[in-house]
Order: sequence, then C-alpha cells, then structure tokens
Amino acid sequence: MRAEYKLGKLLRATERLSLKFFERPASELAPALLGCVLLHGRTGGMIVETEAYLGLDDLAAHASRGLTERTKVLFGPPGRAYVYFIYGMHECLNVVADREGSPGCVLIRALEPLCGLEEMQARRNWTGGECGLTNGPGKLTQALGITRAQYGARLDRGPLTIRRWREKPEFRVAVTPRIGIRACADWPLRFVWAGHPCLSKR
DNA sequence: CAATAGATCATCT
DNA sequence: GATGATCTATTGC
Repeated sequence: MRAEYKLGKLLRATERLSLKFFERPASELAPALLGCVLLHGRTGGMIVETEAYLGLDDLAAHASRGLTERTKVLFGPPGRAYVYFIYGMHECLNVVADREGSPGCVLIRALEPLCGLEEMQARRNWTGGECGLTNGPGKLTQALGITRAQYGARLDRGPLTIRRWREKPEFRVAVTPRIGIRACADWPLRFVWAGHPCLSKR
C-alpha cells in the first residue's frame, strides 16, 4: 500500500496513455491496465483488478446481444468509458477495447485509493479501512463520482483519465474466472494484482 | 465466520 | 415482467 498522493504529485509521477494503447483485444488490455492509475477529478486510485468481456461470442458480455442504445459505445473506437447501471443501484465502469466494430471491453473491479481520500470517504459515507473505499466495481464508481454522465467519455485525457506510472510497479498477475456471471462462468478472464489487499470480496 | 435478504430500476424479452 | 458484470445489513452457526 502506498501513501496518499497530492493530485499534482500523482500527475507528475504518471504519464498519459494514447488512444492506441486501448486498441487491442480485451483479454490483452485487461492485464495491461493493472497497475495503471484511474483518475476522476481530484480523486483516483491504482487499478488492481479487471475483467475482460470479449463481445459477440462471449455470452456474459452485454455486447453479445448486439448493438443497442446501451451498448453502442462498445462498437465504437477504443479508449472510451462504457458505464452502465445495474441492480437498480450501482454504476459499473468499463474501458472500451479493440478496434471500432469489435465490441470488447474491460470492467474495472477494484482500485487501491491514492488521491482525494477524504472526498471519496464522503461520497461513500465510509469510515472503515482504505481498501473498502474502492474494492468492488460499484464501490469505486461511487467513490470517484463516476456515473452514466461519463458514458462515452474518452479516457486518454479529460476529467476521467487512465494514466501509467513513469516508473512501472513490480507485481505478479493472477488469472481466475470472472465473478457474478452465469454464462461462460469458467472462462479465465479476471486479472488481479496477486495478493493485493484491495481486491474485491468473493 | 457463511449464508441470505432487501434495496431498486434500466434494459431487454 | 424478469433479470442483473452489486453492496450492505442481518441472521444463523
């Protein structure tokens, strides 16, 4: 676990990603996003858990049902935010992967909080440990203030961005089946920073 | 501890 | 009209 960063210091310690970075299959982008930093406004954290959703053949993926009003951003260019509302209560953030027309995406499932902890605590009304702020897909969107208002936002720059460290952290990646789905439940498409304390609960 | 229930609504059948 | 890429509180051992 790292100490909290001031926003300026975090920005200097990291660098922008190009839109090209996101233009690869979701199964490759998902592990590549581990260790990157997700920022929204003055709040943010390091990505420690992701899941890949592949598209038409992956019946667990929203895009497998085809192009609809909700999923249209998945069929567009990569590096955009796919935010959807679920269980009448939660928003989930995905990163659009792959080329235009190939609707792969990566679900961001957990962060290590790095920046704007107080603001995140207030949004979550949370008084427990730091990891509890962002160790789940619904929790992290609430903590960072991400909603469907960010649907389609580009992630290479702007208020909602993903950046990478100038000095890449060392860690091991573990792969498991995805969580909370029925179809394709045994496909090994969940990627985690092995042993990290901020992973989501089973 | 683990299991379960309840919250709550956009989306698709 | 049923379901769901979830979270929290509560119940039960």
